[in-house]
Amino acid sequence: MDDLDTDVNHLQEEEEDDDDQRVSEWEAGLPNLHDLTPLTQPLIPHDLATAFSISPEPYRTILDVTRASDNTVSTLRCASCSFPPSNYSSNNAPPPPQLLADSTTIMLIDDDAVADARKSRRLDSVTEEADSALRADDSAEDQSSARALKRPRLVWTPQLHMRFVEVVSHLGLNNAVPKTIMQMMNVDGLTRENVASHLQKYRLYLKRQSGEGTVLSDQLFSSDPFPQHLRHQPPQPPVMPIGIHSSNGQPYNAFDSHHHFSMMQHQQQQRDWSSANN
DNA sequence: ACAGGAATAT
DNA sequence: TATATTCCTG
Repeated sequence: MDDLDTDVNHLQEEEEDDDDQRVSEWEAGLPNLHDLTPLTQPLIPHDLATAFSISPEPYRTILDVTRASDNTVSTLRCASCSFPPSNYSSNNAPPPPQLLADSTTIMLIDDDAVADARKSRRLDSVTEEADSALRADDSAEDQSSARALKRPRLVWTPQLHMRFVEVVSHLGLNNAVPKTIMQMMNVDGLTRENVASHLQKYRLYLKRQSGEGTVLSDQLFSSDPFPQHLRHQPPQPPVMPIGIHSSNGQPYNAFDSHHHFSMMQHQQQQRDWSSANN
């Protein structure tokens, strides 16, 4: 009997090891963040889809992905547990019709989370359009008191910043003003103020760069009046990776660091271009 | 009134 | 520090 027991245990351990290894391999084989773009860029622009009566259903938000991922992980982790995935165990949750205030929402920093448990507005990492249905989340139990609910602080994720840089470079610094940038970025929930604030910092960064002798791309100063008709169409394919080559043969410019990066590098990158003071 | 941008606040 | 808000200007 003991023999059998140990045999079984042994076998299980082996299986677990094998699983762990396979998981590791699987994880290692996962694409990097910057290799994955489809989610943030709808294959069919919303307007077009609407015009052709294509169901907007296929749109998925980063939220959906995150939740699905969490569920998967939870399910796997709790394979032997009796608990359902944590997402649904919080309260006697009514089956979320479409979208619920999801604590797993990423890319958000809710300043008031501590003081106030209100889940209010949601901003996802990058483009998320055609989600009028999805964004019906907020008022779940919107505190009647505060009619003016605060938006959570926007976090300029690498993706968002990339989009920002793309648009700015496309417009040229002369035409790159908050409103236009905001429109061309076409990121749901992104406000002019968000962009203005970011732009201010970005300009400081550019100033510092030029002060340090870095030659900036000519494209930055080109004055392409922005096309009004593109207003509802984000610069679909990343509009132009500027700065890989500069006109005077400079091997790099200030934007090189933004062409691609992983999450791991994010903080470093942030430090690189953010601290424009001193 | 509106938008941009620097200054300032959180 | 990063982002938001205020304040002034055109």
